[in-house]
Amino acid sequence: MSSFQGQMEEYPTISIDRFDRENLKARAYFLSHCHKDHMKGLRAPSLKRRLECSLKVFLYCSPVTKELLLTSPKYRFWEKRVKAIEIETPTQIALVDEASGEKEEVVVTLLPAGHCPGSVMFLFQGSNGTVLYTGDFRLAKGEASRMELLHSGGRVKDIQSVYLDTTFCDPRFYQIPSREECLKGILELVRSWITRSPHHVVWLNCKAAYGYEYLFTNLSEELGVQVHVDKMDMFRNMPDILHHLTTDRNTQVHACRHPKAEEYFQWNKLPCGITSKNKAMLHTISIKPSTMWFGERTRKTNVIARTGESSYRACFSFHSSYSEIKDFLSYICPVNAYPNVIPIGLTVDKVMEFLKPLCRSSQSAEPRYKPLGKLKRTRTILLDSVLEAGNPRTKDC
DNA sequence: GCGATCAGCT
DNA sequence: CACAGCTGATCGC
Repeated sequence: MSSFQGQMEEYPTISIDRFDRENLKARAYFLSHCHKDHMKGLRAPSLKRRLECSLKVFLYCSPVTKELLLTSPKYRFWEKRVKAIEIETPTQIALVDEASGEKEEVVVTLLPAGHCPGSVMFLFQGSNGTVLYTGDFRLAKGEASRMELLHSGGRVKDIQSVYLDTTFCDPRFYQIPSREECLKGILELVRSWITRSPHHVVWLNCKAAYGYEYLFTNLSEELGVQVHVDKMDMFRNMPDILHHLTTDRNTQVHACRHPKAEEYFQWNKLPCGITSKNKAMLHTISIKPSTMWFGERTRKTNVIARTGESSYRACFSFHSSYSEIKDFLSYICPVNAYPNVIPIGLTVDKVMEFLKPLCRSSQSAEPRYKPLGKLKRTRTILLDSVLEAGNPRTKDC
């Protein structure tokens, strides 16, 4: 759960993913993805009033997030005030104070965050330096190094601060099986069940949130079976998702939901209400996607766990693991990193302790003693930083 | 009637 | 296995 309060030190006149309290005064709003815990205040009467009298205030987000947001009637009043920004397209935005006329320009770039459809990170460049707000993200090891717009002149940009998704920033969550491993595990479980007979069906027990779509599309693609869902109008303009979904209950893979779904399932009933096909009872298993993690040295076990006669848990994560966070942040090597989330059982100070060694300042002072094996590399590091004109970044990052 | 908050549940 | 959000109770306007 994000505890980011909406504002960044460097650019306090913009608000991201929070729309209450201090954020009511923002000159521009940003939404990283369409999850409710990042939309606090976004439909409150106070912000609605602000919008009516401040006609130059806009909400910026990705095209997909705009589509998902405006599909909900509760947020449709934003229609004339949302500006979609293309992914990976640096875009200049004027931050104007409507009372004083004071103006500041920033360039924002949206980078894919891999959290849910439309989810992005925001890279801001302006007079107070370059900062990165990650929103919620899941990026595999090495993905930051493959993002062109994080780079300039062949090296990573000089980033002052990163506002980071630290959901799993705890060595306890050292590794989480990759998206591909998890997908393959679920795919083979579903395949092994539904190929037994046309009466064998699977219920994917997913939460009410965006983020499972790539699971549905991959299963559908691989198995040639559309996934039953309750609603799909939000995807009406996203054919790559839409074509893999159906509201026709006559399919072997279901991701429909109902408040009493667990109770239904015990009575061999799917959330959409069906129990049989052509008068023959269905044979049903449930698969609950949930996060599974492993310590640095603990043996990785199966990405599928059987939890009952007909029930399974399957590994699935919307967020980067500790090692993925380390890889990301140490590659960016900012001056500062601030946690957007405090994992349960940890404190702000503890999370900062984990982030500090991955940032720049901690690398500048050479330790008094170094293992002999590292001495040679130190020389090349010093040379690198001399060659990096005007950039005080130290290259152990 | 609506919103904010919290407990409980998943 | 810990994310995200729903439901329902309660309180205040």
